[in-house]
Amino acid sequence: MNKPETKRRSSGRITLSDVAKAAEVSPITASRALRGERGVAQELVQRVKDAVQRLGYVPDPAARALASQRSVQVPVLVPLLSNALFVDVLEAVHRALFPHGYQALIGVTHYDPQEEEQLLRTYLAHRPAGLLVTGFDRTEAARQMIAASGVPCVHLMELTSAPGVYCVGFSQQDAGYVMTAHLLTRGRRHIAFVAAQLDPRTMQRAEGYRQCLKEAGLYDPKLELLSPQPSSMRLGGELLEELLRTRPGVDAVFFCNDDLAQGGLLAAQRLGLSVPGQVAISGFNDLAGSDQMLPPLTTVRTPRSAIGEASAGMLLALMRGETPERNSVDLGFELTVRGST
Amino acid sequence: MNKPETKRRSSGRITLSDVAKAAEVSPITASRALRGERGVAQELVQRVKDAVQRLGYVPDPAARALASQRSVQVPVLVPLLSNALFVDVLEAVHRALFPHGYQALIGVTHYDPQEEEQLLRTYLAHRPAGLLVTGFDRTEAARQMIAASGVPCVHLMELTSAPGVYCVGFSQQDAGYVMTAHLLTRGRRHIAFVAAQLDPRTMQRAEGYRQCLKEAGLYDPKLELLSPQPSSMRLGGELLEELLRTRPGVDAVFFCNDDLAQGGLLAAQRLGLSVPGQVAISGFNDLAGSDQMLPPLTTVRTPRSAIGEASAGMLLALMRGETPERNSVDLGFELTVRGST
DNA sequence: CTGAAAGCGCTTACAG
DNA sequence: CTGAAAGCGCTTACAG
Repeated sequence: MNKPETKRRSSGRITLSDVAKAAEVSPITASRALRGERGVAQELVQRVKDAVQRLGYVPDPAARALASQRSVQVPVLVPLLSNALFVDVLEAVHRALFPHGYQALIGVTHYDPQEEEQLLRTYLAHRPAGLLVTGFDRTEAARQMIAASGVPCVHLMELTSAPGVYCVGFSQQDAGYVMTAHLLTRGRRHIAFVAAQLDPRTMQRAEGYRQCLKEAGLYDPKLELLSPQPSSMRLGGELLEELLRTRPGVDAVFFCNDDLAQGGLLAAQRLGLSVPGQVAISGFNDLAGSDQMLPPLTTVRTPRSAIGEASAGMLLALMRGETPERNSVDLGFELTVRGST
Repeated sequence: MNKPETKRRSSGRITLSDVAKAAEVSPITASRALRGERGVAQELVQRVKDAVQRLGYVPDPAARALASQRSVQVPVLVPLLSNALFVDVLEAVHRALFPHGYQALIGVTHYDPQEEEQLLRTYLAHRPAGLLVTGFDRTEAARQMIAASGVPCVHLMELTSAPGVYCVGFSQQDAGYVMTAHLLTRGRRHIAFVAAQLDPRTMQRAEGYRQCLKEAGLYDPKLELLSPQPSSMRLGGELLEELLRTRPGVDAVFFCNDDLAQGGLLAAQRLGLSVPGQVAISGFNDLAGSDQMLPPLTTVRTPRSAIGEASAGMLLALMRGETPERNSVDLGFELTVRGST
């Protein structure tokens, strides 16, 4: 009969050897043919591919990872999934990586460096092919683990002047500056900055805000309302109320993101405040719904899908062993003026 | 010197053998001690654990997967990440699985059965420890692949009466019924159902809506406005306008989800329509911001975090080889009445 | 309760 | 351009 001899631990899986046998080549040649390694005769490649088709062979990623000391996994570490910003980045990363056989592994840090370090420890044990992390703010241990691992790594959302560090993003500080300057051109003189979460990128936007107002001689630290709480529409409303109560005279509010700003806009409406008549309101990121608000929200459109795509492209190059021309890619941003300012 | 003999392909990694040597036991015993397999002397377990600490040993998941024919990966297939609903489910799943050493692998199907089948093919090749999928609507090939793999699988968001099929969710149809009944108690008689995407769960809600209105003798198919487009606030506004233009006399709108309903609410405001005076508006899922709307949105609160947690718990049991008492867990839902109805 | 041997399914490094 | 041997780092199955 055709029954194979009883093996001790057979998984019943079709292996590379089966393919090799069917194609009448050695397993090594089959392996090379499959991985598209050059230097295999065209004819043999075809025979192997036919056999793969015929047998329905699927390579075993575990065996591959063990033998090659490299998996197809690419952990992507983001602070939060509840921010649509990062969801967009992830979608784009996944779309760019998947066709190349890489798997994006999503890790959520909740803006906690300790949690990020823990995730990194776990993921690095899996010998990832590459790594995508958000920003530069992490524990020293995490930094060293990444460096020691030798795993190619691209940083998301920010820029750097450090050589040999790869990143794709835009200048958060410039964006903060530009939005503030816009509010100035609208004739506003008492511009508040309202922020939550207070993560590094939010604080960079704050820096841009300060710089712009200082240049205009209008900076007043009392007009900053910073809350470490997580961002939400509800909080945006609460902060707006607090701001108006404690800082009368404010004629514009720059919210550090659209969640907050949408909540602020709705609260203004609830309070019977005219926007932008009495107070101008702006946000950041151009999230879903910002264009639907009443009035529509002025914001900064950030290139999150493009960041996901470009960072994946850069990582793909690094994983191939290439050196990208530019190590810090600036994808810019776009001031989007609508009715609220 | 202490230099180890030159090995041919050493990765420099600390292995289980190193740990075993340091603990003066055999690698097999070390392996068993680490996995908490019972039947290892307490003292040896302690020696092994000490050695692990001392050497900073981290097991190699690839080697483990290859030898045991089972990885620690748990693919979670959801339709979309841009719906906060699924993000909440994922967060909860991840939180429940990670401490047990399992890795949630996020797969996005974009409501496309072909795409889901493709993802399944890839993920199943990785010998996942378990599998979480959304609903029951998939290709026959996908269904068979799951069954043939023998990988424990739990279905999210819906319920079943089929034995041996595991799921955690709630009755989408009942929820649609309850919301419609609520609108009836508010005295509405021309209740429209407005939906987008038209995925299976949305259509189940539609069924509940129909059933309720038929029982009341008020069902009118013309009051259903169904769009296959993806859901968004913008679309909600557009659909509301179309509805009011083409179906005058409507006095309530049941949007199949909160995205749409929020957009509808803002559009109503833009059009100068009083809510709920002229038209009542309700949504589904109680997403962020629904309680901030003007007026606040009546909706159905769905237990998405609980679904994530419970499904992970059920999967954990299945992966341990246990049989959960109940194969279909109903986590219910909660009608949340606010100002818009 | 513990262990020596074999094997999981690939790829690397060496030869020719 | 092709291949036989060895090895990646674990666990399984068999013994005792």
